[in-house]
Order: sequence, then C-alpha cells, then structure tokens
Amino acid sequence: MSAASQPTFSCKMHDHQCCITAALENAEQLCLQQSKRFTNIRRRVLELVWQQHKPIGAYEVLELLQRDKRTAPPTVYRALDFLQQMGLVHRIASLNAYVGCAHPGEPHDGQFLICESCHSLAELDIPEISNAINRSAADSGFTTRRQTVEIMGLCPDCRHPG
Amino acid sequence: MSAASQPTFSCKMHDHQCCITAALENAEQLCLQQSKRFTNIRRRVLELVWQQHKPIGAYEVLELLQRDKRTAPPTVYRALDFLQQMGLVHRIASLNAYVGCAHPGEPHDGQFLICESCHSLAELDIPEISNAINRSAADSGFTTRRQTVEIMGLCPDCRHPG
DNA sequence: TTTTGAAATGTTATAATGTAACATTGTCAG
DNA sequence: CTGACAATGTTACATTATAACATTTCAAAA
Ligand SMILES: [Zn+2]
Ligand SMILES: [Zn+2]
Ligand SMILES: [Zn+2]
Ligand SMILES: [Zn+2]
Repeated sequence: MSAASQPTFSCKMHDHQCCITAALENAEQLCLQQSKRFTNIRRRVLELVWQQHKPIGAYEVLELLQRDKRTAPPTVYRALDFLQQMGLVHRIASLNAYVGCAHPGEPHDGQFLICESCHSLAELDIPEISNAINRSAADSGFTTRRQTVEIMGLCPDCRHPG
Repeated sequence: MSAASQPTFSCKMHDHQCCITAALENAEQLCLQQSKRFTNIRRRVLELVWQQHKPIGAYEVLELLQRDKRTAPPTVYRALDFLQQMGLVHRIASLNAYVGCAHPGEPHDGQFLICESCHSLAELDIPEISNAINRSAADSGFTTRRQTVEIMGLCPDCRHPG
C-alpha cells in the first residue's frame, strides 16, 4: 500500500513511486466520479507535487514543467487550485507551498506537522483537534467554515539524529 | 478596560482609542522590562496595527507611514518582526497580515477566528486546543515548537445579520 | 457529422509580498 | 569623547500570485 494511508511521517524507506502511482490513480477515479477532467497538466502537476514528501512551491512546480514545455505561472496556479478544490492537494499557508493530500476522497482540512530541520511534512486528521477548534469557535458564536492547523517543530528523525 | 482583555470579538461599540493607548503603554512597559528599545517607528507601527480590529498588511502599514515620511518596505518589516518577537503582534499566515496581540506579555501562539464576511478577527488562547495539538504531535514522535491555528468562517454579527 | 458553447490552456503583463546588501545614523557604556 | 553595536535609510531585487484577453480543446446538441 502507498504512503497515502500512513498516518504520520512516511519519509522512511519505501517505494515512493508507489505513492505517486497510487495518488494518480486515485485522482483519476475521483475526477471520473465527479465528472471533472483530469487533464494532462493537472495530472503532471499532481505527479510533481507527489514527487517528494515535502511541500513544493508553485514556482518549483513551474520550473519542473518548463523542462518539458514552456509554461507560465497561471497554468500552474490553475492546476493547483483545481487539485485543491478536488481535495487532492493541500496548500500550506505558512510555507506558501503545496503537498499531496494523504487522505483524498472527501474534503477536509487536515493538520500538518512540519519539520523545521529536514522540511518533511506529515498530514494528520485528528478529530479531537478539529472538534476542539470547532467547539471553541462555536462558544464564541463563530461559525467555522475552514481551519488551518500547521505545527512547526522537529520530526522524529531530526529529534533523535544518528 | 481595553478590548485587549476581551476573549472574543470586540468589534462592537467601544472606545477603540482606549485599546490603542493601552496596547502602546503595555508595549512600552514590556520593552522597558526586557531592555528593548521601543523606538518611534516601532511605536508608530504598533499603533497602526492596532487602529483596526482587523489584520493589516505590511504594505498597508507602509502606505500609512508614508503619509508622514518617505519610508521603504524593510523599515516596516523590521518593525513588524520586532513586534512579533516581543509578542506584541501576530502574523496571520493565511492572510499575509498582522494583528495586535490581545494578550501580550508572554510569548504564545494563539488561535484566530477570521470572519470571511467582515474580515474582523478575534484571538483565542484555548489550552484545550493547543494541548490537543501538542498531544497528537507527540503521539507521532514530533516535537512542537510553534503552532498556527487560523479558523475561517462567520463571526456572530455576520452570522445573524440585521 | 457539424455546430457550438463552455471549460481549459496560452500569453503577456503586472500586482502583491518579502528580502539582501550595504550605507548612514543614533545610542550608550566605558 | 569614542568605539561598538543597534537601528534605520536606501537601493535594488527576489518571490509569490493574479488580471485580462486570446486561443484551443472537448463533448453535447442539432
Ligand atoms: Zn488531506
Ligand atoms: Zn526532520
Ligand atoms: Zn496573542
Ligand atoms: Zn463578520
């Protein structure tokens, strides 16, 4: 099974090509189900986003696309916006970067562990957190539509080096 | 007492000049205690950030400063960085904007309720949330250094209009 | 099959946000 | 005073993101 089902850091040794393939097939199915077009550009951008277990910037994606064909920023941003709306990638606000969603399928916000040392990222989806947030917001009379939870620190590997 | 002690939305009718004055005096004390210089620029930027109960962009601050005196971006960013380090303002990553800290004194991350309709913002500081986050991170072997929690939705006023 | 209209992409230019690097000025302890 | 460091000034540039309009692609309707 691909890393898409791993709850936390998946940067240990694994066949990452498997992650990518699984993510792409998954995406294809999702788009089919929802009658959305999984075009070449969108597929390629998703592939590039998945090529590392780290967030990637839009202009990094752009640069990689350029190797095949002249491309301009709007193309990348459009694809990323589409993938976000489909719940296939997340934007990490504190990094201005994008990462493949570990649990695509239904829309969700997720929580992100971001290692300040190796820059790896892991997606969590802990109801306890989102519920605590929703509850506190509701206590203030606030209606939550979306939540951003980004946690900066040290991943297990960087915490215990060597 | 100023709105600085209010736990949630303080955009209702109140003497906001009072908020500003209190925030400035508070800041002055803090800087004094920590032997940091609360210079004119820093004071002025903090004042401008406090002039609304909404996040303000760095370039908006810049524009307001320009009315007095020619100023360049680094000046504003330096002041904002200083104020952040002193725990006097927070940067809202999802908005690229800054807001006065409602509970200055000791460093903390805070949680932010952001109204997508009127763009007002309220700062929370709910241990239940930050603890849930720290606990989940620890369960993944992750050491938390800093957390970003930004909650987008509708404030009480915009939820029940009229 | 052809038409045709909406969605997707291409293209150009520019807006918005943030920083590097070095010069100058201000502050204060010795 | 003076030396040293912190703060600010100044110029230039890097990075991130979008507006506006042209062109292409694709699939459904005629
Ligand atoms: Zn996800
Ligand atoms: Zn790490
Ligand atoms: Zn605060
Ligand atoms: Zn509102």
